Amino acid sequence: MMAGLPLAINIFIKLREDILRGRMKNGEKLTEQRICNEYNVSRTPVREAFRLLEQEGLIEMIPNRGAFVTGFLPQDIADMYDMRKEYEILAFKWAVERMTQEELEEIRNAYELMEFYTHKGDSVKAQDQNVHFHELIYKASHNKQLTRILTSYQYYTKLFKEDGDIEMTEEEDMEEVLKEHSEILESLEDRDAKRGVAVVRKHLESSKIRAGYGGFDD
Amino acid sequence: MMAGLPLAINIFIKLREDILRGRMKNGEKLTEQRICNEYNVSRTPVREAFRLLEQEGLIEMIPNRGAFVTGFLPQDIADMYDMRKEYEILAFKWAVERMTQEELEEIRNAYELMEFYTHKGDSVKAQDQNVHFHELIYKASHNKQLTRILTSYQYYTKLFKEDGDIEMTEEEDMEEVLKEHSEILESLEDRDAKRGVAVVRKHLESSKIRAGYGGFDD
DNA sequence: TTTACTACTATTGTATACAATTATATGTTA
DNA sequence: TAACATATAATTGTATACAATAGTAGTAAA
Repeated sequence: MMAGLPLAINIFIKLREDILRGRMKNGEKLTEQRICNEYNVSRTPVREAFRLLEQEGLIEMIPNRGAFVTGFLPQDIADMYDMRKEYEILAFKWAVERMTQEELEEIRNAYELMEFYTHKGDSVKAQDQNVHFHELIYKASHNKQLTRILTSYQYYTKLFKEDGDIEMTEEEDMEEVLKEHSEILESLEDRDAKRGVAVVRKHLESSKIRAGYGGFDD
Repeated sequence: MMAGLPLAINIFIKLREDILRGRMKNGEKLTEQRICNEYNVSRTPVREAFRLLEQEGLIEMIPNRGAFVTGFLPQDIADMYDMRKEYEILAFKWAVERMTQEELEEIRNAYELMEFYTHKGDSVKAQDQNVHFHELIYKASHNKQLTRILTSYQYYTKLFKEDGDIEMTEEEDMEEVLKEHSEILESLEDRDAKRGVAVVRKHLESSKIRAGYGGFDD
C-alpha cells in the first residue's frame, strides 16, 4: 500500500485493479467484512472505497443489500477507446492554444526519453514515458476535469491491455507508437491544430487496434 | 432529503449543489463537524460524501489537513460545454446504431411532450422533457459510462445556467430548442448519422451561447 | 405440499470512541 | 521583537458499537 495515503484510497486502488483485471466475477457480491479481513482494516475505510468504486461504475450498491461487481464487456472496452479518442483530441486542441513554452519542452523531453529507452530496448521505461507523454499533454490542456478523466481512461485501457495474458506491446509496435508521437509533437511545436487532430485520431485508432478492439464498430 | 437513500448520498447531493451554485467560496475549508451539525448526522456518512465530492473534482482533500472547495471558473464551464458536446455527438452516433424501435418511440414521445408543454406555456414541464429527451438518447447509446458522464454534465450545466440570477430559458429560446430537437429526432428516425452529428453539434453550440459562455474560445 | 408467519442470523447504515496528525497558543531564549 | 520549543486544542483517520434492514430457517396452519 502507498504510505501516507488514507486506507480508503489504497483499498479503492486495489479493488479497482482487481475488478479491471477480471479477478472478480461479474455480479459477484462484495461484503464489507470480507474486504476488511483481506486487508486487516475496519469497515469505515472500506465503505469509503466502495463509494468511490460505485461512482466509477465498477460496482453497483443497492441500499441495505450490498455491493455487486459490474464487469466490463468487450464492447464497453472498445467504446472506451472511442471516448478516450474524442477527449485526447480535445486535450490536444486546448494544449495547442494554452500550453506554455515550458510545458512544450517537458513534452518534447518525454518524447526524447521514450525514444531513448525504446532504442535501448528498455520497454518498461519506454512505456512509462509513453504514458507520461500523454499526461503532459493533458496537463497542457489546462483543464482539470479533462485531465482527470483522461488519466483514468489511460489507466483503464492499460489494465485491459495487460489483461488476459496478452503480451506487452511488441517491439515493432513501440516503433510505430514512437513515430505517431513524433507526429503529435511536431504538430504541437508548429501549433498546427488541423494536422494534430488528424494524427491524434490516427494514434488512438491504432492503439485501439493494437489492443485488439479494432473490429467492434468503427 | 430523498428517503430511502443512504445519508452519504443525500449529503453528497446537497453539498454538490451548494458548491455548483457558488454558495461556497473557492478554497473554503469544509470541516466534517460543521457539515455534521448542519445536517444532524455523524461523521461517517459525511466522510463518504466528501470522498464522492473529491472524485468529482469539487473539493480537494489533503490527508490529515482537510477538504477544500475547488470552484469552477467561467473558462471551466465553457470547457464543460465543449466536453459535453463531443459526448453528445458520440451518444447520438451510438444511438443511431444501437437503439431499439421502442427506444426511438420513447424519444419521439419525449419530443412531443416537450412540444405540447412549450406551446401550453408550461416552461417547467417543457424543461423536464428537454432533459428527458437527451437522457433517452444517452440510454439508447447503450453505454453506461457515457450515460453516467453525460447525465452529470447535464446536471452541471443546468445548475450553472440557473446560477447568478439568470432568468429561466426564454420563450423564444424554447422554440429554438424545440426546433433543434425536432431535427435531432428526424435524424434519428432516418438513422442519418451525418446530418445528426451536424445538428447535435449545432444544438450544443447554441446551448452554450444561450447560457452565456459563447465567447470563450470557440 | 404450500403458504404464511416467526425467530434468528447476517449484513448494511449510522453513531460514537479512540488514535494520530496538524494547527494554535503559550512561554522561553536570543 | 523574533525565533524557536513546548503544551494544548482542534481536526482528521480508523476502529468499534449500536441500530435498522434484509435474508434464512423453521414451524404451524391451510
